[in-house]
Amino acid sequence: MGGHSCCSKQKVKRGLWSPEEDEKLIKHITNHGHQSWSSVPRLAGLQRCGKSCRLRWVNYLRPDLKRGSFSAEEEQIIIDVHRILGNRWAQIAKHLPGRTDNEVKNFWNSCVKKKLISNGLDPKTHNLISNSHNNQRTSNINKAAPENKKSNNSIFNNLDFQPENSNAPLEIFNKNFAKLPASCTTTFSTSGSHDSTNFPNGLLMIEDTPNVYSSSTSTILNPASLENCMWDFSGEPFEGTMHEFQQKEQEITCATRIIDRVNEAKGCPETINSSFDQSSSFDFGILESVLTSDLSCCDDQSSMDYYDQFPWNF
DNA sequence: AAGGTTCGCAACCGCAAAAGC
DNA sequence: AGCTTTTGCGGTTGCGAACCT
Repeated sequence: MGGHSCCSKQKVKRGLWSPEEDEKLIKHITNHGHQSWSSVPRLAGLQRCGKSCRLRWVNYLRPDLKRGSFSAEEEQIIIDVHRILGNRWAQIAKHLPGRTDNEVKNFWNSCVKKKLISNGLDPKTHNLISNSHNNQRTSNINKAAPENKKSNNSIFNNLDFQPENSNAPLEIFNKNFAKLPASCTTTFSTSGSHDSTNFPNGLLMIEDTPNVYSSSTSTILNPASLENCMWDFSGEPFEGTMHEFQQKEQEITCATRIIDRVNEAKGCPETINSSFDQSSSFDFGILESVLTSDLSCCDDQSSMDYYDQFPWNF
């Protein structure tokens, strides 16, 4: 028992790889590639199963891997993306060039998780642990009376939102934020390219670069249709439908009134400033990292209509 | 110094999706 | 269309190193 299901007939070596085995694998793959992992062990002269070879290559031998400890920037990206995606390590790793899903997962389990816990945050939801009852309340709201949502299905109309972790007056947020499903992420660029004095600390400026992070993050989600809409995530189909997202009841995130902000930012940044200046105690950085999306579809009235068609399920 | 405990990481396992036939 | 094989993923385990008592 305990053998690999993929190679039960062969006698295969297990456990740590020796330098000789590594060398054989590297040599074989650099010379011939890996058309089929199941045939790699035989062709490379290794007493391993294909799965083991693949894992060794992907997680350790690939030349484009970045070894060494994670930088603070990388850590922040992991936290931010995890907040949106949960334990989708492979997806998270795509935001970190040179890192593998296994590496990210190990780093999370050994380091980040503990940090979050020690900061009083639930590593699953990223919410304050003491606020978990509020989350429950929010979940119940989402479950309740779905038929009411149709009559009020604009993301900008929902005012039943209380931001986590904030000392700011509630009305500020009622005025400026709407709830979005965690899956409905929208890309903002940071305020780096702008005169940041016009914006509260951490406030996002919706702009040309559709990346939250200057590096590789690219997101977004365009629902293909209202029913069973599949979402496009980082250029690849996201694994769920809108309905599934709703069922998941992941962390509810908040967003600026996207279209209003875009329009205001284009013409009149002071409007933004004045509407946020009372809320300086709110951690806008949370928003910055959570909200990601391609706003190219949001720069006119038609895109406003576009968003308003969504079956927002608040 | 020795034994026990914790930590970090590489590797394994089982499952599901995708691909091939 | 249905079965088999392959691939990819997330959870978990096992082991060596570091740390603690």
